[in-house]
Amino acid sequence: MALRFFNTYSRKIEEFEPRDPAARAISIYTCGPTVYSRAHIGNFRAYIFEDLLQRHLELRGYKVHRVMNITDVDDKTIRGAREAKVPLTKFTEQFKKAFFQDAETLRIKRADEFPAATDQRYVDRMIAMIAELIARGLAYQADDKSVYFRINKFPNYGKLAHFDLTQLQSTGRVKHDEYDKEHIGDFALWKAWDEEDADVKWDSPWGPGRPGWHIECSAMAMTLLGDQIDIHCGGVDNIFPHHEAEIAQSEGVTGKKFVRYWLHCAHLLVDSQKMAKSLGNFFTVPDVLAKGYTGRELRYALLRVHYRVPLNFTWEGMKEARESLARIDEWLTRLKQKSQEANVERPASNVQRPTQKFEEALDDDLNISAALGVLFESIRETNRAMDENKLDAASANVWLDWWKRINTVLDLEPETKIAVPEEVVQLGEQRENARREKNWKRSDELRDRISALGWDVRDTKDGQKLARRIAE
RNA sequence: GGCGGGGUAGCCAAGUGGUAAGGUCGCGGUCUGCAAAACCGCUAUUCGCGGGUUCGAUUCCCGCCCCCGCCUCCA
Repeated sequence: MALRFFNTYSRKIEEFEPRDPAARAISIYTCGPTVYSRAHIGNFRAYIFEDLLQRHLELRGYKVHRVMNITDVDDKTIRGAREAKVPLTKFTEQFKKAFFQDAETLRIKRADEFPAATDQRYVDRMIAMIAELIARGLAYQADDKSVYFRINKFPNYGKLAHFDLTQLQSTGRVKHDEYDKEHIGDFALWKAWDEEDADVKWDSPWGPGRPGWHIECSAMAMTLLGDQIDIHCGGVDNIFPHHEAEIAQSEGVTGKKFVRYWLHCAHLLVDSQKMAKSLGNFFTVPDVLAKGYTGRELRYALLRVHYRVPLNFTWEGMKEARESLARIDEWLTRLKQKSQEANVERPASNVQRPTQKFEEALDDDLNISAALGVLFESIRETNRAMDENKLDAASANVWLDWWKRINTVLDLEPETKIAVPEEVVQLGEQRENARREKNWKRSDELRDRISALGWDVRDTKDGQKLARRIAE
């Protein structure tokens, strides 16, 4: 079966056909963070979904060119800078840094480019686009000096979100004056400067001001990826108005279809409610690390549920992620040991060889749950074979190669082993001696002492094994 | 009100017109001095509710209920 994705635009699963199938090159634009505070793990769920998308496409032999924007100017960043009494760039810098740090913790592959909205290169492009939209009658400057997109002149407006514009209802979330606009749904392309903006302003043919949120994505996407891009992603809350507006602006300028496939990630929930800064029910990556979990464990927890299904974040879920990973780790350790054994007495293994089922599951709209099911079935099967001594070194290597392949998508390889401290090593040696003498009392005492140092002892038929215990 | 997503075991979660993957937890067993890990076995006659189509529906159709999201600057 071919690669297929659920396209928000059509609301259907569609077979994936890039613009340029021969070149195997794919352009992806992903909406990045607004750097007014530290991104929360709900934000990162979307980025992990995009990471999975990119990695799977690459596994399938596509060459991905991905852009992720950084929104470093908007109402919130300006307000934050003003309240912190620092220049805007200084204010946003800390959150950009934190974002990259957290992304690295979660093993999210870096995009090829991270354009910033304040880059003059893109501001110029935005201004050029707005001018073009005005020339085409798709935009106008209102009495408040801001420039708005005229949605009534763009018949497809509302098509992505499947909204009937005549039915648009205000939820009261927008408190700004709207009487300057021709239509309540017209959105700002250029926001005229006002006192609260202080020194945050750019010159434009319409006077000083700053870009509207939506236009920056259109400008950056088109500058870096061209007029037409293959895939555009974001959270479901970006569908309207943000992505709807992007379509209007971009297609309004070029007259060409802007995006072939729109993919949107469902929300991360807390207590069955959307995780959001405004609700105060959010956790950041450092919050989760402070609870003793690793980035890898959080990555797994956020990755394991299909991207279109809302995912409820719980500490129980984190625990489950930890246990599941421990199972993978144990399996890898065993396989590696087995692969190093001299390949002698074992006849050809009759254990099943790895299949293509893992990547086939991902071909189906990134069905990660099914893919992980394949992984765990394989684990059970090979474990059983090893127990029964039916897996030879060569087969173990075949399975390790398979893991290496699927791990280019999962990126869940255990952290590199931490050296066992000398104190623990010595206690371990003493314990082995005690065990040889069948002095179980002393052996158990030593195990307790090792445990107190944060290490677990495991007696296998190949002798004692030490493993660092994960913090509870 | 409009438009979406979802409701499958204690919890998380795949899936299909032919009789329920996987993870986690719990219980029993093998192994072990004991434990841990690993492995084996058990744990949904049932897939929100009510109808319909069908030889057969959790899967298709109709109606209803519940949860979540979007409806102008939130991933």
